[in-house]
Order: sequence, then structure tokens, then C-alpha cells
Amino acid sequence: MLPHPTHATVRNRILSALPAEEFKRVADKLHRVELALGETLHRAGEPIEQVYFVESGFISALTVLSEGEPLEIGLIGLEGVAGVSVVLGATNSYSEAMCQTGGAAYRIATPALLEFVAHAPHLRDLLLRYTHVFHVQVAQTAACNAHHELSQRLARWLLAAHDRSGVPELSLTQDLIAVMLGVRRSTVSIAAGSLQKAGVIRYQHGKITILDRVGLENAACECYEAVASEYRALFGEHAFEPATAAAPLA
Amino acid sequence: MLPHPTHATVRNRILSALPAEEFKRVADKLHRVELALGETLHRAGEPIEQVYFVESGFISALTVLSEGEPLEIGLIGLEGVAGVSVVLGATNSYSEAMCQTGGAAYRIATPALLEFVAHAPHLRDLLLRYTHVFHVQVAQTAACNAHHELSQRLARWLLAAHDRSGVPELSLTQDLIAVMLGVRRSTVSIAAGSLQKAGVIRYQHGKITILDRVGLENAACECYEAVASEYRALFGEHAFEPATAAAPLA
DNA sequence: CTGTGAATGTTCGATATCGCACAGAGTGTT
DNA sequence: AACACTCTGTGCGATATCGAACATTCACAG
Repeated sequence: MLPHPTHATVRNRILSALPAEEFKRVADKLHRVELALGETLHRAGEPIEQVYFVESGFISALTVLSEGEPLEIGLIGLEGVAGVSVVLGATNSYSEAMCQTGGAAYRIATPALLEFVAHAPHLRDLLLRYTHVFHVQVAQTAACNAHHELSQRLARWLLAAHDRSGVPELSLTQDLIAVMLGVRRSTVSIAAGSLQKAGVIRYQHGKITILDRVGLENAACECYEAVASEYRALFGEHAFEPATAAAPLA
Repeated sequence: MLPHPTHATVRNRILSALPAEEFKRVADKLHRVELALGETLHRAGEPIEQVYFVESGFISALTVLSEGEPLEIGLIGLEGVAGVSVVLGATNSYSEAMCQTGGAAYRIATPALLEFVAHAPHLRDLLLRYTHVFHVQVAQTAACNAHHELSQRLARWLLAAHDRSGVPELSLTQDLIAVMLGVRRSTVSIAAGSLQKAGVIRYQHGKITILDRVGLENAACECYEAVASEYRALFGEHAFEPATAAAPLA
């Protein structure tokens, strides 16, 4: 894999949406990095040195509460960027950004990105629009956490993960999902068991396969669709679809 | 009250932080409006025609879930702006903005604001920074809703309302607070009763008085301080203090 | 094939909140 | 002073999830 992206092969939705001229300018400063499972890109409270345009896999944004466990507030995949808050003037990360899956990204040093943002209007607009839809995702999560049952939230989360990873088979343990959703693993076990009985997912030891995407959408709360539609409103109809959405799922 | 703000008397933190030259340019386009209790500034899904720089009282940003009740995701007071997402490129509001208290604001038509943002770098930077801290507030709320007990969340909310309104006596029923926090009124009644027994607040028929600010901070979860410190990091040490903070509370 | 560790299933008492109902207390109006 | 209405207190069965423990099943290494 080349260290710099090309406009033809880049998967990240923001980079691929750039006009050729801006893409060419920014591509030189982007360096491909492989993301290991469990790798932390940004730590809460610490400076954001690099910004990551996700190419594959997905990143969890986690709020760390002092008493104990982190809790996921948003997912970032190939539709987005980890560390985008530097564009708003933040220097340190308020959240933890962790790769849950293994994957890849193009990364750029924060000062270089800010330099481009000041002189590349399309990139700036795309990053601001992405900031907005990420904000909507977080806001919906706040309401969802307060009001929806775990079974619905689990279905929503699996849909979001599917969208962002682009593959129907996810390497995820129930233990990990429990931390993301802020509940006990045993509660996830029960909810996941129901989904499996209903035939919409299948899982065996850390591998979850989505068998029935529509069934999963029906099992999820409205929050999935609310976020997806905001993406579509700002990025167009196909912005949120995984690259391999057309491929058969099973 | 004059229809346009003056730099000497404006209370809104973003407007008052503008350099004189930019303030003068934007002041002409700002029109003072009184906000009635329960008035809706923006409706979910509808265009943001006007942006409001809050002068007094506070605005709730609410996510409306289809099944029923709205749920508050953030509070906006004189430190901020309602409708700031237009700066990120959004045209429609994803949330409901409602005035919970009665108050006042300076409002500006969205196209006029966007015109200024393009040519007033300080205003743009301030609005982007405010967008960031509001985002942090929403993110913290997402975690808080999932993990913290109502008694802590209630204390946090009262602190935030106090900061944003600038007065220790708030006209708020438990019924209203219950909707904001997404719980039953009877649950609020129990939590508020504990706080009153402990002597940190007092309330009678829709009036809540904060008697012991420090006691309330101790009763609140870390989420209050986490958001406040992010404000301080981006707006300076005093950005988040109510104008009347030095005045005795009781 | 077999053992080992990880992942998952299951149970159970405890708890916070729900959802609802009704009583009591305060405020403003006539 | 009496009334009406709003706001608040309280009780109670139902429920989702907690928190913890233990049993079981699967995948992989040797």
C-alpha cells in the first residue's frame, strides 16, 4: 500500500469528496497508518497531535468517567475523521479515541491540517459538516442512553458498526460491546441471544455476522435512522452506505 | 432597552469578547427580543432562520424522540448561542430549542450571520469554539445519562442552570425538570427532597433557590466540572461564571 | 486429540426507576 | 374567605438492569 492516498483509491468519504486540486495538495501530507485492535489514537485531556481520516475499521469515541469505565459516545468510520475538534479550536481531546477493530487510516499532523483548512475551502466545509453530523450522533446517543432499552441500542450499535466498517462480519466480543454501551456483559448476552434467535445476527466467539440487515433495522430504535438521515442531508444520499453494501451479506 | 446591543452593556459572552471593530459591524444586525417562558426558538427538522445570542434566561436544546417526550441534551445561556450549527453548514435544526425561563436575546438572521462569519475572523473563531464546548456538554450528557443516578444529575443540572441564568432563584417546576432529565416527576420529587433536607436548595411551588452552591457541587457528578473546565480551557477562567456570582446567594 | 483460556449462557438477590394513582399543600383569583 | 388550580409528597407493584458468581461452550495451540 502506498504511503499517500490517491484520489481513485481512497475510501474515506471526506477525502474522496474533495475536488482534485485540493486533494492533490493535501495528499502529500497524509500518511497511511495501520490501526491495531485496541490502539488508542487520542487520550482524554491530551493534545491532538495527529488527525486520522479513517479508511477501514472504526474508531470509538469514549468519554471516560472518573469512577470507572469508559462509555462510547460516538463511532467514527470511513465517513469521518478522528480528532476533528482541532478545526473548532480545541487543542486537547475531550474524549478517548480507540480503534475497536483493527483497520487503517491516513493521518496528518494537526498544524498541517489547520494550515490546509485555512486555505482549502472545500476541505474546511467538509470537516465542519462532518463535525455537525458527529455532533448529531452524540446528541442522539444522549437521548438514546436515557430512554431506550438495551436490545434496541444493541441493534442500533451493530447497524452503525456495519455502516462504518463496510463488512457484515465484525470481530467483536460481547464483553467489548458491553463496555461501549455501558452495561453488563450478561445483559448484552441476553439481548444478543434474542437477536440471534430471531435470525438477524449470528455470532461465535468474538465474530458477529449480520444475517438480516432489515430485521436489524426493525429491532433498532429510531436513533439509527435519525443519525443516518442527518448524514444524508449534509453529505448526500449515498454518504453513509458501506462500500460493500451491495455485496450479499451471507 | 435599545434594539441593538452596545459593547459596554451586552451580557452575552461571545458578543462581549469581540474586538470593538467587529462588534460595531455586527451590532447593527442584532435585534433584541424578549423570550417568553416556553417559547420555541427552533423546531426539530425545520430551518434555522434566526440565530440567538442569549442575554438572560436559558435555552434548552432538546432531542425529540418519536415515541414521546423530548429530552434535554444541552443548556444554552449567556455564554452561548442557540442555532450555532448553521456555522457548520447545517440549514435545519436537529434539535428543539426552547426557552425554559423567560429571558432575552439578540437575534440575527442566519444569512447575515453567515456573511459576518466569512469576514469576521474573531466572531468565527468564537462561534467555533463555542460549538466545541457545547459538543463537549452534549457528550458528557450522553455518558451521564447512562451512568449517573438522578440525584447527581439533578444537582448537575441545577448548577448548570444557575451558571447560565445568573440568578440563584430559578422559576422551575419539578414537572419541567423531570421532562428535561427524562425521568418521572415523582423521581425528581424524591431527589429534590433530599437536596432540600440537606439544606443545599429550597423550593416552593415552582421556585427553586440555591442556598449552598458548594454543597450542590458536592452532590453533583463529575460531569458538571468536566464541562465547566472545558469552557474555561477555551474561553478563559471566568467565562463560565454567572454575572452575579459574587453576590450572596441567600 | 486434548487441554487451556477466552467467550458466552444463566441464575439470583438487590436496586433504581417506571407508571400510575391519589392525597396534601401552596398560590392566586374572585 | 373560599375556591380552583397548580405543584409537590407518597405509596406500590412492575420492570430493566446491576453486580456477582458459576457453568458451559468454543477456538486454538501443542
